[in-house]
Amino acid sequence: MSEAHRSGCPINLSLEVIGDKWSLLIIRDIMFGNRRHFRALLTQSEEGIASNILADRMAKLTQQGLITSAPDPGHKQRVRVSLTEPAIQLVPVMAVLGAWGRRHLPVTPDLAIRAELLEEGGPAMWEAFMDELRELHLGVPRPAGTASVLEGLTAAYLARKEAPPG
Amino acid sequence: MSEAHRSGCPINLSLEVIGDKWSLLIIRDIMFGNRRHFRALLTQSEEGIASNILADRMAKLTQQGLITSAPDPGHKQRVRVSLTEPAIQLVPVMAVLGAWGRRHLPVTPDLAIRAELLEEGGPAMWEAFMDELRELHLGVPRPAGTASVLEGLTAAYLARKEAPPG
DNA sequence: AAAGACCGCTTGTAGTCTACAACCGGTTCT
DNA sequence: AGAACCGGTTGTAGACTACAAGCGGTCTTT
Repeated sequence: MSEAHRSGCPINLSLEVIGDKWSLLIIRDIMFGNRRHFRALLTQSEEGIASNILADRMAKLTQQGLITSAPDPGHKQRVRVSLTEPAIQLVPVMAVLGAWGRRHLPVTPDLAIRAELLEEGGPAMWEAFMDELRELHLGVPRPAGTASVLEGLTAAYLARKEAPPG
Repeated sequence: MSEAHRSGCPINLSLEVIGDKWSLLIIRDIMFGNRRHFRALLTQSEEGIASNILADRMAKLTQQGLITSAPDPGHKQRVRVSLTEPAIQLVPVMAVLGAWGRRHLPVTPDLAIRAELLEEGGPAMWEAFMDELRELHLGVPRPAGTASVLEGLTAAYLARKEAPPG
């Protein structure tokens, strides 16, 4: 079940965890889209992931300690997935990778707005976002009086989707 | 030959380019190890890439505009590969991904030193490193009087490999 | 209480990608 | 002249991916 690592290089080990075409997209949807169960991830995915791939990746991400699952109170068969602290710390990776893609690849404007805001916001915004994710996924209350980064990102996305900037 | 993109999301597009287990390692070896031709990448790879995979990835990276090839003057059959500007701008991705791996995965100390120094150095060091890469790969002279980041990283790696810190 | 939608998956099938080893003609080094 | 090196290619087997269909059970709607 467990294979030996190809090397102890940090970049290689990171790629062994998230070096495929789907894992990071699943984390992205949980993180930015607040999709918290299987069906939401399956049907609301921009890219259209297949159910067996999603099941496989969720199992691997669970085994690698990036997500956890718990029964959803009030809905017996629904399972609620949460990000773990290591997954939450992928926020800077998302920000930097999104910034790179936005600069060099044919992104669509509405989907790029989140990357744009995250890049502009810099590490301070990333930290605030991570605190918010810790509240949503780990139950750790965040400092009072701070605005919601997630709501800001989502509002900007919806606004641009409705009325693209001139 | 060219397929449609799954979506215009920056993260998805980035994954379509470097979302596999080998592409980023090849760029890493060119970038940090200064491997400039096929055989060097093949035989000096920490992870042991297969020749057909390396050939395939180099073709794809070339087609995606991340590397270029030119005949090596003075060695008729040797081909010299260079990073392009988009690939050089992957330095922050390498830094952030390496930092994440170092924090959460079982890295080996000697291979982790580069990630450690890059994280400590922050964006200022990344920019200096990128200038250095522009000199090595694009022929753009870098500001005089600046120390070589690459030499610093390599020296630190070799030092730790010889005599691990107590 | 019955009907239908929704829940997290699993199965089957076909196609693509990956890994490993052997090998190629030509070039360079000793 | 012989050996090592150059950038790859070929063959084969196995793993992974994509797509569609379907499973028993649960919840919502009527």
